[in-house]
Amino acid sequence: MPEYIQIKDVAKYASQEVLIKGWVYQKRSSGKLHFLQIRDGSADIQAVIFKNDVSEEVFELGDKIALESSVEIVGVVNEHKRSKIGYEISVRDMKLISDGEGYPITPKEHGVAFLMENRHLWLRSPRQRAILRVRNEIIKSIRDFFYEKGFTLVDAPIFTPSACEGTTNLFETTYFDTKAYLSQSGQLYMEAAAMALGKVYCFGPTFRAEKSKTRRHLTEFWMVEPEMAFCDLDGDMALAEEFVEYIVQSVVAKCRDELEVLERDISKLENIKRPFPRISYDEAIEILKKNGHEDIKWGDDFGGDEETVISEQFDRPVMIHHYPAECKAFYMKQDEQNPKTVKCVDMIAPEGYGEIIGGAQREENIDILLEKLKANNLSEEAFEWYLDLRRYGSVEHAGFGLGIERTVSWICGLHHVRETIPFPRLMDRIKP
RNA sequence: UCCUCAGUAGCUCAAUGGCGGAGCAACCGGCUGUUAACCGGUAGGUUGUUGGUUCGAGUCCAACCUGGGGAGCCA
Repeated sequence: MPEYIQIKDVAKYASQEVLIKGWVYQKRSSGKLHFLQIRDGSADIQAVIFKNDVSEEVFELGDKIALESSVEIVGVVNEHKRSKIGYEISVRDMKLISDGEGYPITPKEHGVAFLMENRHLWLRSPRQRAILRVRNEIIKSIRDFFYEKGFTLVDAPIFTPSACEGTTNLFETTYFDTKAYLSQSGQLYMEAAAMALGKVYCFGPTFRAEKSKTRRHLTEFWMVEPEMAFCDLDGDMALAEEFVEYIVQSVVAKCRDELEVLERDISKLENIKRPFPRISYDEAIEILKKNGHEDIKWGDDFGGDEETVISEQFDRPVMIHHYPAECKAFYMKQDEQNPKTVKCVDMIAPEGYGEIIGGAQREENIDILLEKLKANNLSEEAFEWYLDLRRYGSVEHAGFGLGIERTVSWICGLHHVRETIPFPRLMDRIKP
């Protein structure tokens, strides 16, 4: 039996006989020869079956085989100029492992609803595989970045006793004889961890029971949340832009083939270099007034339309800082110069992809924090442990959260975040 | 939750209120270099559900179900 190899390694076996195992994802026939496109997960290659090279049974199998059947192929690796991988395989023997008869997804067009019903199979298509590979690279670059910067990964809990921010709707679940909620953010726990380890981050799933039906929303999504002790808003913004530059440039360097499959304009990604523009909320309001949003007034939060108008003024992500306090969460630090604003920052991705980062310097003054809790109708009791962080050695600290799916969506140039996660959870969809 | 659009063959879509069709997939046949291959043939239907208007409803009306797009909220 020849050596079992992965398709990505065929170049090392030119002119040799090898064994490959994979799935038939496309087939064409021309009388006395069949062309089977084979996928093994590592790469794709064309297998060619000449009638005279194989037994009658194998040639018959090549003719009848259904798409997405799994097979073992023994053949010789030959150069082939028209092939993307540079080689094709001349089949000597082929064995059916399992029949793919009736596979519902064809190489023709399908609607979104049908593909979502068949998400477990849709993952096999080239486009979906490319997206998952980019997502993988993004996640790897995130972990590398924080590791190199001396951050410690600290996992936040998923069951929580109450809302972190007190604003969004949470998924409620039964926790023995009491209620618990699925976490909407690990941030408060990271603030505790930062007082122990200095620079920390968490990376896990988050849950929001908002009835949002837009291309930017999932009910279950992944978020990475760094938190730094002895850090102010400027330090926070500096980290955020270095972080996003690092992620984008890692993908550009490592995922060229995938970006090509996705027909992404790579030059737009190559351009994502520091420094990113920083504008205040006040400046953002001025931009909006000059660009068709004359009605906007100080104190209004920005919706998708507004974000797009602002992002269109720049060719890289833009950071908007110092929002009105009333738009933002209770824990954000009040600005000393203008107490109506807080030391926060949102990073808006270019090309209309919306907010990918929300962050802030945190309020470390316990008296102001107590007032904010009261103003937001949040119970002091539930936040006792959080207040302890201000009672014992409180320091300036800041952090942010980056949404993985929106980042994948932007970098891949997708229309909807549902394709950025293997099994999306949406308001009206929890299957498959 | 609200606004909006849609639901017809396995898939993508046609069909003026008057005999439900096409392309792809499937199946049968042809082709020694195909790249969404091509050529010929066969089969495939409770038109989302319930009710209503009408001589007659895929088509008009109502409610419901399912899904798409968007808003608010957010990452």
